[in-house]
Amino acid sequence: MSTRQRPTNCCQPKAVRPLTERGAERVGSVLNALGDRTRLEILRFVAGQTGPVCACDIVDRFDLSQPTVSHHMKLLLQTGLLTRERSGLWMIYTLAPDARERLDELSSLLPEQG
Amino acid sequence: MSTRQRPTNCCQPKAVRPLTERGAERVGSVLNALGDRTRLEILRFVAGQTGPVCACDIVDRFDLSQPTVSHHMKLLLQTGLLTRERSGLWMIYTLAPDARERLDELSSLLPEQG
DNA sequence: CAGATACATTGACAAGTCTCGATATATTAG
DNA sequence: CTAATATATCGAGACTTGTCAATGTATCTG
Repeated sequence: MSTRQRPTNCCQPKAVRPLTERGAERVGSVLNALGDRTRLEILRFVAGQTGPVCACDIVDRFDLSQPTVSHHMKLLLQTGLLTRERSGLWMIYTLAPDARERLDELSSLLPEQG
Repeated sequence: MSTRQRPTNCCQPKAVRPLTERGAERVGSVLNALGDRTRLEILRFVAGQTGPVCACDIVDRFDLSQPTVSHHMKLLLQTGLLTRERSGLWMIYTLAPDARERLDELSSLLPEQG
């Protein structure tokens, strides 16, 4: 038996079900992707357009090398927040249909009660 | 003038107002804090209790050293998602009153239109 | 095919992060 | 004051990440 003291004005803690691996990965990829300021702005840029955007436009808008942009786009793709398709020489990016829902999910990260 | 080509089926991109420094920092601290799986579970643990929790309970619940827990608690405090007060020897943590609102803010990270 | 162009990948480096053991600080009990 | 306990800070090591230059790949044009 433990001899550890506990404060008296502190609730007896109950277990909280951890996120499932799938859920944690799903939500974690979004949090990590958007935790980088550059990627957040890139995603906002794509989301703010009236249509799809090519990678070249992103390289133009952001003060980053082409490989760096390519790197960020790959991560954003992997989160599922963006989709892309090739059009000739260009890669054209579109906000994923469920991207806003994915962000809404973040509101329910905390369990009930409080 | 630039000679760069652009795909024909690609909209003429318009500027998207970047986040303000304050806004980016506010939202970025949450994204970065919860982007770490351990911190996300710690926050969920605190949020799932019926009352405040001492740091010792977190050290007990998670397979981490006391200094590591202390480190994560400091970061969570800095985001404002948690508050703490001393009670004798113990530090007692509570979910910040606006923590759920802070998470709700993440839903509006993307600009309008699409 | 050869050349040009847009994007992806590789390799390297600097900077940051997570973790721990050791130690310091703060508080309480005696 | 001294001892004990809970938490914070320090310092270091392993690992990850953001970035770029160099290079590779895919596609289009002649």
